[in-house]
Amino acid sequence: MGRSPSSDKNGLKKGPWTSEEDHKLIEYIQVHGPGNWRSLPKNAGLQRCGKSCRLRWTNYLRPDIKRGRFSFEEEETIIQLHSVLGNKWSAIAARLPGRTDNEVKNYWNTHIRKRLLRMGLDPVTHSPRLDLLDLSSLLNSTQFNLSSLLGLQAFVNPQVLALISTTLFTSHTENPEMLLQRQLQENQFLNAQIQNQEGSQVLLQKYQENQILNGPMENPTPTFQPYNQFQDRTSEIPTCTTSNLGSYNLVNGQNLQENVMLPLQNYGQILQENSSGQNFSFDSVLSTPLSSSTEDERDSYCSNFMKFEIPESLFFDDLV
DNA sequence: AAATGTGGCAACCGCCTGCTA
DNA sequence: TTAGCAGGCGGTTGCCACATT
Repeated sequence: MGRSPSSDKNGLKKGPWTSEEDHKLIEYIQVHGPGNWRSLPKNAGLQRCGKSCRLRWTNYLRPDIKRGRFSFEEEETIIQLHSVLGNKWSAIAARLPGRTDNEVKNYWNTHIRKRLLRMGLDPVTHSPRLDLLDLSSLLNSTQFNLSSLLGLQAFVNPQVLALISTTLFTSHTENPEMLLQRQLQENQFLNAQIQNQEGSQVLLQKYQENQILNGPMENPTPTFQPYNQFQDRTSEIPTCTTSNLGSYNLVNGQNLQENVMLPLQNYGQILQENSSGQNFSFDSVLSTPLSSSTEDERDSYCSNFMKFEIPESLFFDDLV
């Protein structure tokens, strides 16, 4: 594993660590404790730079490191925290006991990122990849075609549709009140994404079906990049373990349910009140058990994650 | 069985921040 | 105020193991 043994210009060894080097490092730290990494290699009899020693210790040799495959709960925690924190691997790792930032980062890049992409989610924003949809033609049409928008409802999450419609509409008729309304809706949509990052698999599936039926869409252009509004809240999120996942506090003593699910439920209610009156339920989301294990099973579970009812008719005028 | 491709991950690199003199 | 240093962090590299052809 890693790189081939080599030395830098100062004669310090680079590349994979040998068991002998590991032993020296562990022995030294057991006696003197970690820290003062610059002088440590010399004192420990290692031909390594201090930085290399620190990385070896923090990423591999530390006794509290948990090795092995990430559990489903850990994976979900990483996804949730990443949706809030972004690529703050150390902050994410700090909330996963026994995991290092390097390990979390590697796991994200090799497993989770690909999974999100496969589900039609942007791994950076955790939002549905609307570039997969032919929204550019909608935006570029000189005469806004409502029927084409309604045609999309067959496979677009109502939240996405509502957000698109408000974005489109306010580009023509922006006023402070509507702007506020739009920002509120965007916040609610993003909150929903935190809870339902994987939900757009249904969206992607419908898109793929549409591709099969109608042929490939032309000029897929990124049209929507929601801003992650929860940056710099690292200190507000407590350590998350598998046992407290369901109720950890986010802000000011409010729990996840209040912060995420309430806006989400409100948004469902908005849709319900303004659409044809059909129910829009998140019950299935809340009641779905976390019991899958394999990657395919997880995908399957995630597809169920967003199986709430989509209103059969969605009135554009009422939405805005 | 050999060649080639791909995924996983340990380790490195370079930048940034905070501390201290 | 500023320069130097140590440590931390995120991005990237490159080797090994395994899968596929």
